[in-house]
This record gives sequence, C-alpha cells and structure tokens, in this order.
Amino acid sequence: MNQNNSILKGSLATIILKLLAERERMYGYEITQKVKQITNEEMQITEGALYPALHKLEAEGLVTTETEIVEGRARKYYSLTKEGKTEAASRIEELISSLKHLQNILNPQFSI
Amino acid sequence: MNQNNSILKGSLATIILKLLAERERMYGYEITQKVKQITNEEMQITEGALYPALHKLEAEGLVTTETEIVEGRARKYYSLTKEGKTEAASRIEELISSLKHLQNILNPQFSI
DNA sequence: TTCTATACCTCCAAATCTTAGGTATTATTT
DNA sequence: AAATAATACCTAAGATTTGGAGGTATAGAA
Repeated sequence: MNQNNSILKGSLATIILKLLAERERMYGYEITQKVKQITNEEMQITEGALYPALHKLEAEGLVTTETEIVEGRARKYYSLTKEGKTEAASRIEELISSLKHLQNILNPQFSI
Repeated sequence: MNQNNSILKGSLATIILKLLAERERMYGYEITQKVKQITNEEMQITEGALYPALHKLEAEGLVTTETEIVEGRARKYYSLTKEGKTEAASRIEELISSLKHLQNILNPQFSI
C-alpha cells in the first residue's frame, strides 16, 4: 500500500466535514476505513492525525458526538451541527477552488 | 485578493519542481509571480515559505543556483539538476495521483 | 522624496502531521 | 488455549511546513 498522504496535508478537516455532510453520522474508525476504500487503499488517514482533528472540530462547535456501545466496543459517533453544515459547504467550496488552481499549475494545457 | 493557500500545504516543493521542469531556470520572485498569474491572483506563495523551500531543494541536490545581476538587482536563478528532473517527475506524478483521490472524496459522483 | 515594485533573506510562532506508544474488546487463526 | 488481527478509542513527542513579521537593498514612478 502506498503511503501517499501528501495532499491530505491541510485538508484533513475539510475531508472529514465532507464525509459527514454526506451521512447522518460517522465514527472515527469508520472515517479511516471510508477514505481507504475511496482511494483504493492508496491513502490513509492516520489515527494520530484523525482524532486530534475530530476533537478540534468538536471544540469549534462544528460537530457533536454521541457514544454508543456496539458489539461490546465503544463507538463515538460524530455528526455536523447546523453551523458545521454551513462551514462544511464553505470549506469544501474553497478546497475545490484550490484544487482547480493546483491542477492549473500541474497540467496547464488540460485544465479549465 | 483571496488568501486561499490551503491546498498548497505540503505541495509547495512539488509546485516549484513542476515550474522548474517547464523552464530552463527561474528565480524566486519570478516563481511567486508565476503562481499568482496562473491562479488569477487568488493564490500566493509567501516568501517566508518559498525561500526556505528553495534552500531545502538545493540542500537535497535537486536544484542548483547561479546568481546574476540584472538591472542593478541580484537574481538567484534556480534550475533542476539531473536528479532533480527525475525527482520532479516522480513527485508530480504522486501529487496528481493524490489530487485524483482527493477529487474522488470531494466529488464522488463526477470523478474517475 | 516618498512610495511601489523588484529581489533577496531570516526568525518565531502556529498549525499540522507522523511515529510511536497506550488501552480494551471481539474474532480469527494457529 | 494462545496468539494475532481487526475493531475502536486515545495521547505525547518530535518533525515539518507554513504564515507573518521583520530586515536589507536597488530602480523607477509619483
């Protein structure tokens, strides 16, 4: 498996917000697995990055949590607050815009 | 002007390598202006990030420099070494791959 | 003469990430 | 039965990267 996480740098919080925006709720481990799956096992969110990021989003009031015991293990579900939904939309838009710019730099002949 | 630099995080060195791969040589200030121009003034490489990044690339042996006086001002031109060309190709490929994965996350219905 | 643009640089602080650990349960393999 | 893998949470230390603020200096325009 490729350890190619470079592009995730700085965009982890937005990725989390995007995943949460598409679902009612998700728990941390689920997020790591989802990113692995979407990227064909080529990208991986490390737990040392994920959990602090989730806690920061919670501190910012963008997500709320509810803990449940499922099959004997504790799961902490995260979901977007009202403010989180607004902020998610805004950050996603910004990231897409930045992505387009980056593509322009990398592939000047093919983009936009 | 939009201060939207977020996506540059972690990819600045690769962006520099890409710009240098397309040209014989560039100097620092020119790089900042080129990125501004490509991104319609929406993105900006700060000098506090650029110069340390250039110096690191030089220390890694990926670029060499030659200083010239042009119109009374010193310019330090950077160009890729042989190793730099190989490394540039490799890092650019990686970044494009990461970009595609990120697009998959952001726009699951439209990408690849 | 003062400001803007050009052109280089460094230092400090903040943010982010990786690595490496830790705890605990369940399921699978040996 | 014991060990390993998978699930599920977490933190701490250190490295890296970046932004912001500052510095120096020249040329040209206002």
